[in-house]
Amino acid sequence: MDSTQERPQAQDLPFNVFAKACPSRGTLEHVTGRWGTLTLGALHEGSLRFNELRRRVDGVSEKMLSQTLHALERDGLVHREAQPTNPPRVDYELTPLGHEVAERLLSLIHLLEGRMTDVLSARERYDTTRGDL
Amino acid sequence: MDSTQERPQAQDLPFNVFAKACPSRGTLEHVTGRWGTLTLGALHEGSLRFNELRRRVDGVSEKMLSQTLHALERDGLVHREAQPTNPPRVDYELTPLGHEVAERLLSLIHLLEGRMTDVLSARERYDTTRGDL
DNA sequence: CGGTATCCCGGCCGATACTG
DNA sequence: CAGTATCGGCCGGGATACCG
Repeated sequence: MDSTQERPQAQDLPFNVFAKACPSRGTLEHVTGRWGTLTLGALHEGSLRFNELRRRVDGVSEKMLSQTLHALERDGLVHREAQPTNPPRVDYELTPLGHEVAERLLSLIHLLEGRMTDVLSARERYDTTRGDL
Repeated sequence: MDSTQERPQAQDLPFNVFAKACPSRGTLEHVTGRWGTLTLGALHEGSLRFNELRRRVDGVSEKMLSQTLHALERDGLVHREAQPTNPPRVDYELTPLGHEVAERLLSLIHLLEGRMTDVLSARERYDTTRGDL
């Protein structure tokens, strides 16, 4: 409210993602990371097994999927449920917080998918007007 | 379910971010990239000059900010307005599409900032239960 | 099936110096 | 002020092999 406030856009929350040292920035990067976004988006429909997820997120390697899932599980966005059967079966599903995050991510994804023609034509304009410098 | 259906969650849009080759994935990565998210978030309040932006997005280097701005401008999310004065003055502002994107990003950011205590305690639980392996 | 371990390369990214 | 140029380190991330 008063002029001592440094960040007009922030509420009085203790966490500020624009500050380099804030832990929220790390979590934001897990969530918006290359594979984090797609993994959370894929899990929004329901729980999936490791290899189902791998097929769904086209192009992800075992290593990166595993790594991404660990980070998201650690942050409390994904729940891992392993059944000690043989062959093993492990299901991944979103936690309630994970769902809230995924909703916002999907909102962004759908917006972009729906506006890609605009993006593509913007690129073309940019490339042609800059190409002849 | 049946083999003709590849993506249950997608509408019949031509762009599918889950497919490796889809150009929408590239744009998603510009937007959700390490600096893309913060840059768009910072510009949501209003137009900013290069160095204002740099101060606002704590930790970004000149190089990365410049690079990020170019990518976002090319995708039609940011508009660059240069005045040929001396000293030079350049203002960056969001396009209408950029605003729509930034809104969704800020929704995500605010959610995370507000729930970081949950995230932090989830991490602690994860680390302690896994630490004694 | 559901992962982990290891190797290793490209490019992300920061630091520094320079230009208009 | 608003960038570009260049160098170099570090690490994201793919390939492969292996384990329970």
